[in-house]
Amino acid sequence: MTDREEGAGQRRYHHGELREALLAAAEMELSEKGEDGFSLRSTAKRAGVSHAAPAHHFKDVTALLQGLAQRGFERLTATMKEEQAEAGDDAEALYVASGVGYIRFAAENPALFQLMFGARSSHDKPTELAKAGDASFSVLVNAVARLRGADLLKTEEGWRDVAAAWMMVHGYAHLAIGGKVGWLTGQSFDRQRPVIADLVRRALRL
Amino acid sequence: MTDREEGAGQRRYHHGELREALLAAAEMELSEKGEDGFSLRSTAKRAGVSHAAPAHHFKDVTALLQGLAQRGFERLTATMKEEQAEAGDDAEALYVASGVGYIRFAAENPALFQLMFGARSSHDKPTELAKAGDASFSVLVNAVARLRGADLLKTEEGWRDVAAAWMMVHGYAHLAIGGKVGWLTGQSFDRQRPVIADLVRRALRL
DNA sequence: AGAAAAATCTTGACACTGACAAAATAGGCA
DNA sequence: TGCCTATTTTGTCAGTGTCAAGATTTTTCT
Repeated sequence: MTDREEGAGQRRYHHGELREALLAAAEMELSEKGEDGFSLRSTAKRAGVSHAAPAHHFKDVTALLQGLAQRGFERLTATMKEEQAEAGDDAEALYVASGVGYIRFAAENPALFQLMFGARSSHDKPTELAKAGDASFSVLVNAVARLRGADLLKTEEGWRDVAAAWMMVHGYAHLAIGGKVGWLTGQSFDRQRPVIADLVRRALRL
Repeated sequence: MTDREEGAGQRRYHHGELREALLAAAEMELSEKGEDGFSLRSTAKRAGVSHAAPAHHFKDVTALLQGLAQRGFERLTATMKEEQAEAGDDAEALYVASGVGYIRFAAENPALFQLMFGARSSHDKPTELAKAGDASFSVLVNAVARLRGADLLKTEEGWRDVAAAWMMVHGYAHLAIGGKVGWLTGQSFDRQRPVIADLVRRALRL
């Protein structure tokens, strides 16, 4: 079966990578039409299959969107680490970079970000989605821990620090997506960076 | 025509306050079934009219939800002012109370809050909705202005202060609704108050 | 008052959606 | 080879939002 697995991607869809293709198509549909206006059928059509094909890979449209949200968290984690990598070794710079990455991801993937924190993804069991979300959270926690001590999450104060940091970046991200802070987000992202740095520092009173 | 306007609420087939009745029914539908699962037809049924009746009062389902969001902002404003009224005269206490009110409203009306900041309500023209949103924003701005000076919004620093405050409370509210901070929101709201106060103060480095 | 006009509500239709069942197709394995 | 299972298609169903047309009530005009 290791045959032409690199062929010119023709229509041999029967045994293919439909699951991946569906997720890719779904993300395009999502960013083009938003969460309202998203349609399972038109996602299937974009992937080149019939309207009932997705059922064998995702039991629901909700399951498909949760799969998308999971990948979103994975990419959010990657974006935060990417910013960290360009920030050097200073603990405070690493912390700021985490927040900048969080916000940059949201700005670059607004519809996906809204999906990740929307009603369809909320308070669920220990799914893959929850794990991916925890992984993103950990990036922030670790950055704060480098500033405040490794046993950060042992104390109420520590939880409060992490919560403050998360809430600040999340508030920025969500309000920016909603167009509520146009005086800020009208600028290019690089011009927002110093402002974000200031705001993120406030969360820990730095 | 001032006849039996107080009758036992029977089916007199024009019924005069359909717009209000639809908004009330829509809010119940929203909080019971969430934004997904919300249906114009079942809202109409709950209000006791046919499926096409709402069209004369709201051109769209979007228009209906925007009307609901507008009322949400009005009540958000009221909740913030309510908390302020119980906070006395101290400027810092007033500021904290604004944030507490913001978060309490979100906790008490999660689905409505998500609607107010969701995609359907975003970046629109100078509608009634936008005005109601600005009014809520002004409560926060005024509270910050009492701490930082009346010409707050003349300076970049001032905008940054307001943004920081808004982002912090908004982040709290949104993450709490999403069930992401269960260690906090598992408590009764009165037990959250001191934590909220701390977090809100951080935004202004108080 | 009575008739004309406007506003409101109902019925009916249309295209679209998500989900399900049954048939068709392809691949893996004996 | 031939069965078996996984995958995909076709067909169907109830439910949705919106539009058009008809029915009914309220308002306005003379």
